[in-house]
Amino acid sequence: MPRVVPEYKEKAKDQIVKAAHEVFSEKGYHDATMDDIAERIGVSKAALYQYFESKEDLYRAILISSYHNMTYMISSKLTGGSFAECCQEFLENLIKHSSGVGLGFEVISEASRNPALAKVSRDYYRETAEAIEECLEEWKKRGSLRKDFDAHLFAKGLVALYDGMMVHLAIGTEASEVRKVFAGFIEAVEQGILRQ
Amino acid sequence: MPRVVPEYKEKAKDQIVKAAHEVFSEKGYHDATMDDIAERIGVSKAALYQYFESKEDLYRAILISSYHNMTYMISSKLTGGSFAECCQEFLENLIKHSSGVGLGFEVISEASRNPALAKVSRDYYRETAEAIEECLEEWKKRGSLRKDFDAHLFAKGLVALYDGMMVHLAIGTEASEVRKVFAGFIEAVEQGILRQ
Amino acid sequence: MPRVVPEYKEKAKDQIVKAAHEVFSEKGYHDATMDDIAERIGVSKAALYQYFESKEDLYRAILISSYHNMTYMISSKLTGGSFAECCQEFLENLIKHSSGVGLGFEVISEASRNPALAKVSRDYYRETAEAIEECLEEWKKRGSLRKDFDAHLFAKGLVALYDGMMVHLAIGTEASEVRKVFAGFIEAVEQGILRQ
Amino acid sequence: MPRVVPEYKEKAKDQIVKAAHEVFSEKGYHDATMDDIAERIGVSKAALYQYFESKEDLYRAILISSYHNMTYMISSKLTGGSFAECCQEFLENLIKHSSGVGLGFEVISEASRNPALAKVSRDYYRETAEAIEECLEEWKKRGSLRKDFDAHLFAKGLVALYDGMMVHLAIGTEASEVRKVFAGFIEAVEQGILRQ
DNA sequence: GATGAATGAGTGTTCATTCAT
DNA sequence: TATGAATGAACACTCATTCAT
Repeated sequence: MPRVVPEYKEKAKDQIVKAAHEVFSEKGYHDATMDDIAERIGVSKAALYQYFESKEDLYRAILISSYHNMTYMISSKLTGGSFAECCQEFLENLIKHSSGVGLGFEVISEASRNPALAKVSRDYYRETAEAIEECLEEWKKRGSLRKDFDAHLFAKGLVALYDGMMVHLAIGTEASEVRKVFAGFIEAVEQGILRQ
Repeated sequence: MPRVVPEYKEKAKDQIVKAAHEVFSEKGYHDATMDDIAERIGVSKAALYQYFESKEDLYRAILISSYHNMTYMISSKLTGGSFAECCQEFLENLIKHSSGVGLGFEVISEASRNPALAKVSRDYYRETAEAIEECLEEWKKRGSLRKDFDAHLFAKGLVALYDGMMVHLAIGTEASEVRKVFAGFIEAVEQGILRQ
Repeated sequence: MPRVVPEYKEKAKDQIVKAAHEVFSEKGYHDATMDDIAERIGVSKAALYQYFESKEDLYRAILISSYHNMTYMISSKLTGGSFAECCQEFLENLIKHSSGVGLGFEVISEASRNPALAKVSRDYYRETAEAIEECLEEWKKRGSLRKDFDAHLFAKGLVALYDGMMVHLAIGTEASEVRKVFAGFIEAVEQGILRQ
Repeated sequence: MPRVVPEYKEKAKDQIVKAAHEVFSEKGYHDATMDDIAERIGVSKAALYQYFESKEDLYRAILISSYHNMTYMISSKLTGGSFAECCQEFLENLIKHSSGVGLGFEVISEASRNPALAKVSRDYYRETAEAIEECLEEWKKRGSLRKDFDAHLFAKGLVALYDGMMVHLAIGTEASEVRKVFAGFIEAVEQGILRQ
């Protein structure tokens, strides 16, 4: 492919983003060096600066790409199945992509000090919650869920629950254990836990 | 206070840990310098090294102290009140200490690459979940909660939910919003969300 | 010279080694800083690290280069002339290069605590002594030296004597005085000092 | 012993000098810390400063003490026996005290950059050479050595030869090997090496 | 477009020395 | 006299970034 076409530039950028994602995941933002990333693609450090202005810029690109992937994954997966099945299927997706959790929490940590980053994250969370909310409403309509709980708040809570599961994965809890905990919790939620 | 008494050394260490906690929270581990920490207490950087072997050592001390504080807080707060009240009260405590969330997620991120750190975190999570589990069993016994759900798994799920709330706080979601989401979710859990 | 050719890298290394040799000689290993060395060539400290991994690495390179130079000098100078002339000529060479003696004895000192360094030094001494031994054998053959003394041991002793002369130079004894002492001693050796 | 008497101060100084000599010998001047020395005597670092103004001051004290010991040793040992015996006996003394050679050459190295230190060393060397010279004259008088060689120059050369032997010891040459080399060289000197 | 070389700014850590007790 | 605590001044080493080729 001729190097001059813009398509080439995009391909190159993607390749860098992919390598950078790996390296940042493995070492963390600060311990990963531009040299590490360049080396992974077999290219010189200076080459990276032809596509990204700075290390931070590259980092941002990774976030955006990650969020895109996530959003795509979510929207494509929240389809048929019961509430519990759907929840569990979504968890499986998280587990499958759990190699990048470290990076994710690093972003959260950074976001707590960086308002711009925090906003990006909030937007992503909102989108995700909205997608879930729609599903919930759908189920309500279909009659498989009660109508008298707040789907909006519940969707946000569900997102939080997933985040908590990611924390468990990040600190090395076995996937099987995570699955069990999640299933148990969801079951309780379905049943209600209060004595009736 | 005379500098010779051993008490002094402890006080000094505590003071450093406190200052370091602040600085690390504000800037993150990597961007916080030993100079920053020293400056905050008005001592020289070298003084820090009389109490801690390295930056990392100091960081570890902060974690341990944080976990101690948390554990103490948990055990002292899980007392009277209904399930929902208790949950909400606990959330209030998290919100009150939410200035340190960034630091917390940095640790999670680090733990995903550092098995030793991961173990420490898992141990802390287990302890927390156990404390909650005991409370749940207590409520079961008292009759305010159903007996047919798995308190062990549910406790762990609850911990995860709290982590998720912390994520929301970390990315700048308003405390009031977090309260609402949490309350809404817990209410749904109490009622059960399935159509019955 | 274009910076891309490999030759450039060699030249650059040589230049650094030369500058480092000077600086280490003037200030001693510990008091010489990487900044001192960099400044002498007019480059940044960081540039040095593109060619040498550490201060110690650079130091080793100097040693090797020094030993090479010495060995070359020795082998090329031990040619014609009588025994005494040859010895004296060799001394002249040492005097000519005596600006680096301080560095030399620093190495000896270090070698007394560092077995690896000691081995390197011993190897160098052995080579030197062997070169001298060959010369002695040559003179024996030619008939200008007696055949009944141990050329092997004598060569090693001669090396030691030269080291002793270096000590004199190091502590500031005038070169002229060193020459006289050496000449006097060699003369005595030639004659034998025992009453016969 | 009451601490106020000056004698106590002397004892304390001696103890420090001894410990410092050991530590400097083991680690070298720069790598030995005041803490190391203090720890060896079981005393606080600050205590050292009550007896010596600085690390350098302490170092100087060691030198002086070493030179005293050496001078004492020399003068007491150059007694009876033939020339060769005497030379060999002196060598034995050097070997016996060879643990401190590293320190010795460090001083030589330092002296090459420090005129004051160089002068101290030269004075010591002169004294030593003079002591040897006297012995040589004595032997001349007694008739065991020829009268027609320059005892003054020869004495200085002999000192240099001993220094060379120390170098061998410093770089880890076996004592037995050093003895052989020395003996071989001295024998050659006695006989003269020129064909006659 | 790509790279090897160069750098400036920074940072953790050490240590001789001082000082209050 | 002795010491634990404190510090200032260094210094080796790193790395994101720039630039000449």
